[in-house]
Amino acid sequence: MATEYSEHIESQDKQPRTARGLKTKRKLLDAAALEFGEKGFHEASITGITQRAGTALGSFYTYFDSKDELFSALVKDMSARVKSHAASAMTEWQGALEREKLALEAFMNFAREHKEIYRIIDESEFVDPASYRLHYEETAKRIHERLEEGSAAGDFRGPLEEAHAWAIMGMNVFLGLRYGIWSEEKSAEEIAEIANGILARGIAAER
Amino acid sequence: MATEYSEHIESQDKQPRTARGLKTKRKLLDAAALEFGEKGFHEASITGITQRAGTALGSFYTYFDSKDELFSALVKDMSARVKSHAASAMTEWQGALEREKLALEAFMNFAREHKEIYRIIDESEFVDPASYRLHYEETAKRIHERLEEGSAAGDFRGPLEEAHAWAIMGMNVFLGLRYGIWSEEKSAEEIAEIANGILARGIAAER
DNA sequence: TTGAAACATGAATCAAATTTCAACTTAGAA
DNA sequence: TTCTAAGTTGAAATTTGATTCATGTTTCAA
Repeated sequence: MATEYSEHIESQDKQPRTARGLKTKRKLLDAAALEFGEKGFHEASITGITQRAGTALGSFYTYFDSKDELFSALVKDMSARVKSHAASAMTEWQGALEREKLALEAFMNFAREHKEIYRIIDESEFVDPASYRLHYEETAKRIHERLEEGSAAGDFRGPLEEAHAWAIMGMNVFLGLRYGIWSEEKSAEEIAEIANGILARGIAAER
Repeated sequence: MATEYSEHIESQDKQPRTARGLKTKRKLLDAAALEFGEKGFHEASITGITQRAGTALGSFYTYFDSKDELFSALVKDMSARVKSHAASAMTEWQGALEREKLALEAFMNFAREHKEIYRIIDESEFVDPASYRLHYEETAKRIHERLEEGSAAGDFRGPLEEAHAWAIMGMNVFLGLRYGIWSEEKSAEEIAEIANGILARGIAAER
């Protein structure tokens, strides 16, 4: 029973207790991000990860309970990174519309520089659905908050619902895939400008 | 050599030659759509598929070379189905804007009725990337054509680029996931109206 | 300096599917 | 009716990797 409980409170026993252990765990995490990003969850192997990390196969299990648990940890980490990167790009802005443009531009650049992160988060839809859902629900919530702020400031019309946030998020994600991951034929700024045009005035002809 | 060649021209040898064979292949295809849709590619098993289909395990290999090949065939089939469903929903429309609304509404309803199709196409990003890419590139192309028609008709402003099509597609896909697959708290019409509002006038405050 | 806890190692174990195959049954053309 | 190709069957062979574990090494507090 005691054992069962301690297992539930999530492997404190797996935390490194020395500088050496910390370093090894870090190496494994970095190697895993590469391996998963390159091959996807199922093609990736623990062997591949430990080889990249330069450790023995068994060392993996010193720090992680399973391949799934590692992936899950990674998704949460990546999700936080995307969030913080976007946040730090949205410090200087004049209006709510410009803020959205900066958000997309930051996301596009981030996707380009960290294609593996994009892939890991995307694949979590099938490997760790709860994390996937959490990632997008939280992202949508943040967008929605910005929209409401924009409405209050008189930059956006109101009321803007959660669905508006999801629409914008979808736009951003697909543009990130097409023009960030698949090809870089256009600059992030160019793409962000196009999306911003839709938010600013839609695509209907002038009345 | 001869063998190698005939393998390359894609398993003509696997085509059923009698009514019985056709029926069995159909059963396998339908069972596979269910199994993959419910469990995802990797959790799904050939055993599970043949059990659902009510055939012997070995029969699977009478019609398909491998699990991957089957999945691939399925993705192409589903992709075509989504396309044709959307097309048949866009027959009666007054203006280009309304046509887009109908397209989204049809997609949402289709996703709700065939959640397994949505999942299979989505998962193809990792199982059969080429098909995934093809599916979205073709979809974007069709949207782009509609946009250009709309511009020519004076309903839309111009020029509208490929990126505009990707933005709209992303919007639709994410709204489909959130309000079609994850929950049906709002009607497809309601969601389509919100998205259409963005296309019609953006989200900026009136000038 | 030393002993116990941490950490590292990789061969061996285990589990889970996919895929093969040889024997058997059915369909349908001649 | 008969004969052959097509189709069916499921146990067995294979494959593939995750996970375990007993043994050896390193760290670091006392």
